[in-house]
Amino acid sequence: MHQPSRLQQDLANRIVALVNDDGLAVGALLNENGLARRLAVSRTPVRGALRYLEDQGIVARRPNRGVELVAIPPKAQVAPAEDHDEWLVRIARDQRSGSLPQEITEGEVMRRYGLNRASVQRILSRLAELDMVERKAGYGWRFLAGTRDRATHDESYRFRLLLEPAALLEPGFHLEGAWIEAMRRRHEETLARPWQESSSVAFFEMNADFHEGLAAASNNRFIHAAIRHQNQLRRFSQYDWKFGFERVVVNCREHMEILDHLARNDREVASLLLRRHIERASLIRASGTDPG
Amino acid sequence: MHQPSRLQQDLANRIVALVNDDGLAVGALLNENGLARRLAVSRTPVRGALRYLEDQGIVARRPNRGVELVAIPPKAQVAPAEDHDEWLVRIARDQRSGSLPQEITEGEVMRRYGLNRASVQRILSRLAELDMVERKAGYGWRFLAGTRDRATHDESYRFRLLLEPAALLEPGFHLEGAWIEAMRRRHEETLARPWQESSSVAFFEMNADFHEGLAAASNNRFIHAAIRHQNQLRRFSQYDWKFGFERVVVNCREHMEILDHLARNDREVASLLLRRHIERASLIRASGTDPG
DNA sequence: GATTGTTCTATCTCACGATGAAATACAATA
DNA sequence: TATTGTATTTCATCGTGAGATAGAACAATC
Repeated sequence: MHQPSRLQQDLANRIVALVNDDGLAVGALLNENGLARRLAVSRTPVRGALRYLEDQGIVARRPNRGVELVAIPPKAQVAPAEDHDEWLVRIARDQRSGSLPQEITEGEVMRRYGLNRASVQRILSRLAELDMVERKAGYGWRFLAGTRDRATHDESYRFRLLLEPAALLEPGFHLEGAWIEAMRRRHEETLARPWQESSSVAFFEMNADFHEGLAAASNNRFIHAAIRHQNQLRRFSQYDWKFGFERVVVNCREHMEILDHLARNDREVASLLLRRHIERASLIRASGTDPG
Repeated sequence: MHQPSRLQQDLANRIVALVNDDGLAVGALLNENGLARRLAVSRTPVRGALRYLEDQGIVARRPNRGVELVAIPPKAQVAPAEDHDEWLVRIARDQRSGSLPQEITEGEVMRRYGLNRASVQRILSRLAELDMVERKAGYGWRFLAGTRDRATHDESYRFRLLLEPAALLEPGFHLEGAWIEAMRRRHEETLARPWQESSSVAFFEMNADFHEGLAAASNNRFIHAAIRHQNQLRRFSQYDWKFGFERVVVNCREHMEILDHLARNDREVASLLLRRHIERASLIRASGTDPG
């Protein structure tokens, strides 16, 4: 029983998603060539993914005939094998908590977290893209924590105020009805479920998906990319944020009101509401609770 | 006579700049520790840079006493050793011209351009940040040329329209008088000099510096970063662009009018003019001359 | 004829060691 | 005592080769 590679795990998940999308029933035969074409890879990793699913009892090989679906696969088959993002968050947190020095070498990071050099370089490069760290002149890296978090917060909100409301008014704007519905359900569920500290991350991600989804709907790739970037930045400074439930309620209500107007294609009002929503969020988060 | 390293060349240039800024005269003694502190590196590379300047007859060592300035250093000592950017431009051009296949492996790029793997990975990663290329699932990379260049052009201009005029109205906006003056001079020189095809790149860079300078003056790091990013993108698609001189004249006039208003701190009019300027540029460049 | 099974080649990733350069500590000198 | 000269240590980059995996071609089976 081979350990599946990163790509194979990924493909396994995507195959499960395809099976769901296609509405296949137990007993259906999967086709290696077809899957390979749809997934834009060769047959080899597809076979690896299928072998992995076989180990899990999702499919069964029928020699020379195909691969039969023998169980309805659960939605999130495997945790989407952990990304570098985990490390980004962890390192950013360690730095904020003071357990990492402000200046650091690649080797130190390698030893400290037990990573190989290539991974460390990728991670530090990504942190550099986010302006959380910079290369020192000779060698080593320097955290820019001091300069962030102070003025940055306001600049970020002003930046978003310029883009997000305008996104809804872009000529190419188009939002799928299904997206609106799914998003509304997620908000309702968040409101219905009992609140606990650990919901913070899920709440943050719902929030990020809401704003990113609207930006994506603008069909302007630069607006979309800019908002995605903002979300990444906020992810670092706010994962530790402890939201009070009152704040969650207000936030969801505002989001849902915007969704209502968008469902009726009333983009102008939605844009205004979104502007106010961001302005309010800016004030609340600026009021000092943020532990950043 | 050792060949100076990349860092040492860089430091040599910065030392020359410091000497100029400090207004030091011939005969002044430079101090290794002080330079190392100001340049945020250790003494070792500073010594390398000084040895390099010594070879050029700019300074002379006085054993155990210091390093004496013996000549007024010319402004641009050494061409700032070539960046990866050269390769980005070249590869982007090769791809557009069709001499690169749409899908390509790292190894092919290595062989073709005689680069080592690390460099190729850096270059491809940067192209990926610019959405000019993406990683394929298994291995290899795929150029995204087809999707760019068509709608992208409009989206880019609309994106800039949202940010650049607003940049001038940011609360933290502040523009140095010296910057305005220097920029005005560059524009005057461009208009005065006889125009030739080869001026295209210089004209583009002046243009980019103008827009980026205004974005930087907003003192909003996100606006600044976004515009810098836009400039990088445009650099690839427009380096080959052949500007007619009429267009150059109009462009410079519009820029200078904006500078005039900014010199009087009339930001609102400047913002309006900037909006119109971008709108016009959008139309002209969309009219089909662009060979992208 | 289409699909899976098998084999072979090409490509990437990782680890190791050599090399050159930067950082640091210490000695020498004004 | 401050500054340069010298030696040692630490670090990052580059090249190489082994191992794993993706891609592609061919054979076998229904």
